Amino acid sequence: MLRLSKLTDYAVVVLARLGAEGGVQTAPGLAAGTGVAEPTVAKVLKILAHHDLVEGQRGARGGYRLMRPLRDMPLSTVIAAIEGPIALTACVDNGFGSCEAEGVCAVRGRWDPVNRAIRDALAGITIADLAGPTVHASFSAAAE
Amino acid sequence: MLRLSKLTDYAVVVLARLGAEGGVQTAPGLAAGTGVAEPTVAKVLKILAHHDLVEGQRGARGGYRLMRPLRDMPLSTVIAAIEGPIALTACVDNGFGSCEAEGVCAVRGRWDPVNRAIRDALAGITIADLAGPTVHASFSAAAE
DNA sequence: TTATACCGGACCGCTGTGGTCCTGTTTGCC
DNA sequence: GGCAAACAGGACCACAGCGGTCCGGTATAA
Ligand code: FES
Ligand code: FES
Repeated sequence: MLRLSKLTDYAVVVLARLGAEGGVQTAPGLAAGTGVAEPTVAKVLKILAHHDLVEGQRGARGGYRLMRPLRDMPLSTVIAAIEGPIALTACVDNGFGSCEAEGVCAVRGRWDPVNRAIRDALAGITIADLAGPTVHASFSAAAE
Repeated sequence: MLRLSKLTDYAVVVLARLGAEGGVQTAPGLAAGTGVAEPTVAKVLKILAHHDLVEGQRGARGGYRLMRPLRDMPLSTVIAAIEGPIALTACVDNGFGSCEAEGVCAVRGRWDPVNRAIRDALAGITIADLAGPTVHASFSAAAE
């Protein structure tokens, strides 16, 4: 089905919400705002923080803050953050020795253009595009 | 990782081989030619036959035959055959009621352009492209 | 000092996938 | 007419990955 993980979907939702609200938002707050279970939201945020898409501020009155406006955040980045590198095949881009049939394999390495095509398609769409006109707040609008 | 199933990979390999050899090939023969385990090849072929990409001929001297030249077989078709419809999100294209958060969800239905982009990218590449110059035989070359 | 909220990880049930196998059924050939 | 080859259509199981939850630790503001 070529489906990407639910976590990624949640990530987009959370990011969209974060962008719409602006400023610093707490995980429980975002959970309430998006309707996603709170532990899950926390997990997503943690992952995103790891990849410098959001920044966590600890302590009371803490929360998460976007590190980039949503329009500068291509979808591919988010996917890569949560799902890992974008590569369609098991016999990955330049990884040799992964498949035992690579000697006789006719399509050895030929997946690269496909990967590239997908990656480009994903890089051309920002979270702002996904969030759509819902983003009426804060610095995203100010930047416009 | 946005990875597609190994079966799909095998399908492409088998199809490439089938196109390279031309005519009717048996599953064991293709297994030997590709280096993929024979039961797996059989499984793949059966699925492909179900979707009218190849045609199975039963009985002794039977085998499988391509129903279309590889250059008329976009990658999206093969993927769709093996993995099912191409849709990235859990909250699928027009499927409502699947997600409990769809009321508050900010990106409700916004994945469609992404899906479309992916689908287009995948439709623009044929198996012949993946098989590359290896396709030197039969009617694929004759069509050229 | 205390409450809040992030941080880092461990943990488990479930689904889907990869892979094998077995029982028909069809068809060509001896 | 009988036999072997090869497809058809399942059932079947082991495994990995994912979704989702929870807990102990730490930083920080009131
Ligand atoms: S299938 Fe593994 S190298 Fe081609
Ligand atoms: S996450 Fe399910 S409707 Fe948006």
